[in-house]
Amino acid sequence: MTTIKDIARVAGVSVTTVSRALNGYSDVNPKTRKRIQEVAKELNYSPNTVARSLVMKKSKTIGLLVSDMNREGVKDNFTFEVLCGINEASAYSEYDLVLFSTTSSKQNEKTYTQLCRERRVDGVILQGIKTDDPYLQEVVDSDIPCVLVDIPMESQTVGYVTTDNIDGAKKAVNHLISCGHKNIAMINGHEKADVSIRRLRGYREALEQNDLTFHPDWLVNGDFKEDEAEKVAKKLLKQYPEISAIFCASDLMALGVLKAAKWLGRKIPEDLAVIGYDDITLAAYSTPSLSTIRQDKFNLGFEAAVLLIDMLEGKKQIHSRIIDTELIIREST
Amino acid sequence: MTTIKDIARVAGVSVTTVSRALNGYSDVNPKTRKRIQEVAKELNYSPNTVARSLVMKKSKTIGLLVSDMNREGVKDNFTFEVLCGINEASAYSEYDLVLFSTTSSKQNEKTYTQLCRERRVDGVILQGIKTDDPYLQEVVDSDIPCVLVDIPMESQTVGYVTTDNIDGAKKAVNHLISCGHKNIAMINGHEKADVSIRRLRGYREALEQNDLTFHPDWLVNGDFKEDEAEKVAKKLLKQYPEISAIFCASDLMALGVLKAAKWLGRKIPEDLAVIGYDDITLAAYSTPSLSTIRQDKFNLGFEAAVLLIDMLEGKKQIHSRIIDTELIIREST
DNA sequence: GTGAAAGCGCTAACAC
DNA sequence: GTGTTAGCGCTTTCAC
Repeated sequence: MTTIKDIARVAGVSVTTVSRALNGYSDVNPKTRKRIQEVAKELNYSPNTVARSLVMKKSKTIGLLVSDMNREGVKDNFTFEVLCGINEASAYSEYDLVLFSTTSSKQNEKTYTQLCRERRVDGVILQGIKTDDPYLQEVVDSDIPCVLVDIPMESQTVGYVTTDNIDGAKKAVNHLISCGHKNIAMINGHEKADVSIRRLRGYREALEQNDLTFHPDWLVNGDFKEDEAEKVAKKLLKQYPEISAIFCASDLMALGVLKAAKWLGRKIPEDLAVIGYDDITLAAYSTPSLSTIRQDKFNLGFEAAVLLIDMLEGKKQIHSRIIDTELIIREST
Repeated sequence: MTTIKDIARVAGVSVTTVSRALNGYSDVNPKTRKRIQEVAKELNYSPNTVARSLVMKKSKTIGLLVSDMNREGVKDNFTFEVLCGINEASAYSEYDLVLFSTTSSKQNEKTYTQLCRERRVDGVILQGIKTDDPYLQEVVDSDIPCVLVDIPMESQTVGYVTTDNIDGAKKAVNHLISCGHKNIAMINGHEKADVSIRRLRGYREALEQNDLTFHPDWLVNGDFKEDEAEKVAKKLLKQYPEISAIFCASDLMALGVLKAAKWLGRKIPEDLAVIGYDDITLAAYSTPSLSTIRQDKFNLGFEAAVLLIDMLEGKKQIHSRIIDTELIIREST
């Protein structure tokens, strides 16, 4: 493997000059530069980024800490779309991505900081992490630049990108109300998700603004899972048959509700209106197709990467970004 | 940031001893080792893998060259599942993954080899690459250990993992035949995909073995796209109304065929039977749900990573792995 | 405009 | 069992 030393020898200059020539410094004779470039090409030279990282103390890599990369997380293409967005943004930069394999199991008991420091990543993007995840605290405490997806938390080195979950939930509930519904239940994810907390707030605010009372009994958690949502929906609808519409904090759960409704013989949307959240691919393909609040997941990832890179290059002081949601009306409402 | 030098100073030994102690060499006094470990912990030491990589000429990273990580590739969770499998396998190893951001556009005109050499990855996994992709030739020519997903190509440094596409296609067609169909068309992907070539072969062999004649006109390409498949299916079915069943080389295309059938007023499966390939998430959720040939995509990725790691550690001489497929019968047949 | 020399943090002969 | 020394490939003062 060719090194700048080889090039220096062949071109009859010093390694210093080679380095400067190849890195586009101005204080090098155009002729010398040209010759060096030719030799480099001739010798099929590739710079060694490892060596460069060592001396520069910058690796030009972004660490990705992504949960739900297991066999189960696959149904929901949320994570993947975010990943694609991150990938796209970093493709236009000079940063590469390193995917930390974080199986919570295993002796993989390395802390977040250890992971990052060992690999010398310049910054990190965290996605799909729960608010009580021990990693999260570490992020805030560490001095490694970091962007969180869907957890609004900010500091000198921490930024975030998310959608307006309160507003999104409101849109969903207002839509149900505008369809004439008054008895609107909600199936939420779990308390450890920031988005759940906010979507609940949006739900309550929408009810309030329309002079509808909030029934604590009509609020249940489905843990963001289809099966679980189906189960709790059955129970809920049997106990409170007066419920005419359900707002779900995720499409996957809404799919579960659809199943529950079918099982109970309630027609959609006549006997029961259902609206989800996310607009995952499945939402458009289910029968009936699912009304939902669309999040631009790709953009979520894209902006997260842009934000982080800007932080790394010291460009901006704004460390957060809120992305719009969109109401998508389909057959289920 | 603490280095072994710091540890050496505090512990009153040389850096060599620190290195050996921390790396678990046997020729070091247990007491010395203990003290060094304590100091390391106390100083909150993390090894610098960059420095280690430089001297060892091994980075303990695997490069991922994945196409379809763009906004469009999202519907199809194939890529993501493969990725999850790779991630899982590498989580149990000491390798991390670096995702090469390969937008074919942009000045990103770095060759495959350059990408790999610059980042000093130990090996690479390629997924979603076409047979005429210039990268592919480079792989074979380069000496970087590499595992291909779904391209059977083997050499000293190149291995692959795939499913038995001929057999899978046969299963699909035989299933249609066992349902009583005789006029079976095929919508294939494109000629640049090895899987297409093989699935076509399976289709033809199954016909042959059942004394059915192969009609070249009943074979069209849908480019693995839903829209395209819908378009060509409409045309095909109008021109040859005698066709009673269609075998599609991917579920996404089968979904397109479903739409075409609906548009033409042909009931499924009574008027037209459709079978896909892959078993993507959507297949189970569409109406009617889609019969298909399931590929264990997660396992495809998992085995690819295992294979590569084994190659890197010089463990095996077998460089390929064929994974079984499974016929999934649903409502569309 | 160019080169000599030092050093990034680590491993690995080779001595002792 | 431990230390000395050299060196991985690169960037960067600081001279000239």
